[in-house]
Amino acid sequence: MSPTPQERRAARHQLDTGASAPAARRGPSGGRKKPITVDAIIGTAFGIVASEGYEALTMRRVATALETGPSSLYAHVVNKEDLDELLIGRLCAEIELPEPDPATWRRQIISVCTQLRDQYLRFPGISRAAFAAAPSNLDTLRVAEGMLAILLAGGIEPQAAAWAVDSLALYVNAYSLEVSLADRRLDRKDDEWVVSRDELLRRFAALPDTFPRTKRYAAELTAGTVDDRFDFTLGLMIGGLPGARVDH
Amino acid sequence: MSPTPQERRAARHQLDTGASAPAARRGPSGGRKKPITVDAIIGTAFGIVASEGYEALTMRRVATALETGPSSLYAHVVNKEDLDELLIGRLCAEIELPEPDPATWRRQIISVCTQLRDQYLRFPGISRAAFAAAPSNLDTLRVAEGMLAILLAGGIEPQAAAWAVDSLALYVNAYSLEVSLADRRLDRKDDEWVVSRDELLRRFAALPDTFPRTKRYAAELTAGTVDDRFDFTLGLMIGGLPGARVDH
DNA sequence: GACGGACACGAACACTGTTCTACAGGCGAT
DNA sequence: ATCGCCTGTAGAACAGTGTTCGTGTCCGTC
Repeated sequence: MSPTPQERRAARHQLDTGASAPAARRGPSGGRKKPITVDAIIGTAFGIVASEGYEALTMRRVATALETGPSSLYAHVVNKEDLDELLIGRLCAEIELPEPDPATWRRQIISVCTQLRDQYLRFPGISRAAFAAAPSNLDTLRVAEGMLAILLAGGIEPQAAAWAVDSLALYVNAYSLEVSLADRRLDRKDDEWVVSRDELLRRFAALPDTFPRTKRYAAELTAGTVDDRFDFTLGLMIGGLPGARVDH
Repeated sequence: MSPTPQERRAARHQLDTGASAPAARRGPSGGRKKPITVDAIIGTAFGIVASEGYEALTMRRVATALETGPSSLYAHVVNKEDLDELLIGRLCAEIELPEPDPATWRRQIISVCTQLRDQYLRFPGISRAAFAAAPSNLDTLRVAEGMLAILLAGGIEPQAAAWAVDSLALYVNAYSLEVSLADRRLDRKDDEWVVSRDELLRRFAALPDTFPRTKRYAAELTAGTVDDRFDFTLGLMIGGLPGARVDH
């Protein structure tokens, strides 16, 4: 049989929940034009998140987009949490992992992080789901393995490399979530609430004298694009790793 | 008059929304034992989060704890989002900011970050609210000012210091959220789903050969307490800052 | 042809944040 | 003292949410 959603999830986490007797897959119900599949669910879910943000991702929303009721989804997906995990998994599967090269390892690790960031930002707010994803998911584990390989090729000490993978992934998640939330705030037409750079500078200037450095360095605090800050922080975390080889 | 919740929020963000004529505070309705105040709301909200986690923080939950209906809260609080911001503000207000000392600036900045982490972890999941908090909140700005002051005292170049404050705060938030979520997963009695260190090691060992480094360095990947990883990452971010003075 | 199993689905439950409406009571002005 | 206002307190309701139950309906196999 086609495995139950629970079994699918267990497989994703490399858990064998006793032998499940597989049987022949039945054909789809004849009445429907398209049968509901996990892939179809994931696909429409991505569509919703891409166009309306993660907050709009609802079981009912997915169901009606598939022209059915909410309960129909639970035959293919354990949970909303499970759906989230599937999305993160699919997203991680898109990441290209380069063959570790000791000469260009810095560029390589930055490339992976940037890919992750771009994927997260393409689906605003989805990084919130990435936080909840268990570390045993095979797709996320694949990315972690790839990052670990690059760092090790760069000569980083194993312990530092292992922890750095975690830290980098966590930071990329957090960065993407923050940017997504900030963008969302901009969209909602709380017009006098939006914070453009000029507005922020003006507000910093208006602060009381209890904030001397913030006022003094308002330019620095608001300088740079969000991408600049991303690169800066990545450089910080990568630069300090013990054992790093120099690259050309 | 006592300002409307909207005005309170605006004041928190240093926004003057036109002159609001203050008037005498009316006494509370006689029938009630304790009148509902913003402080009372914040207090019970913290109590709920501390004992049951951020997910349990509900308008109705707060209201019933105050022996009233949900709508009564909206006279003191604009939103749930607003309540979240109030919690984060109160939490940041508890942070002790040392007088910047060029000799011990590293210890100082780590101390501030650790205080933040401990506050976040005392109220599991609340760091999720910290992500959404606008950067113009006065309480969070106070902490940022304090951190900036310490970094500048350490000789860090202003641009790097400004960006580093953001990065550090973001990482502390993310770290706290991740730990909170992991703890919550442990609590829910998905018994065969929990991931102790031994279980994680066993699962890494069972991975297919597509994950050679993960299997080889499973010990390193699972090594150390969560606090060890926190200190490690902070060290990474602080160590790489340009212009840093050496301390004894 | 009849059985069984997998799938789809409508209805319902227990929640959530938020708003509308009415109601109480103390203050200021008449 | 009496009137009205205005603030703070609530009850009820609305539009959502995730999830489950029971029923139906079709397919492939016996």
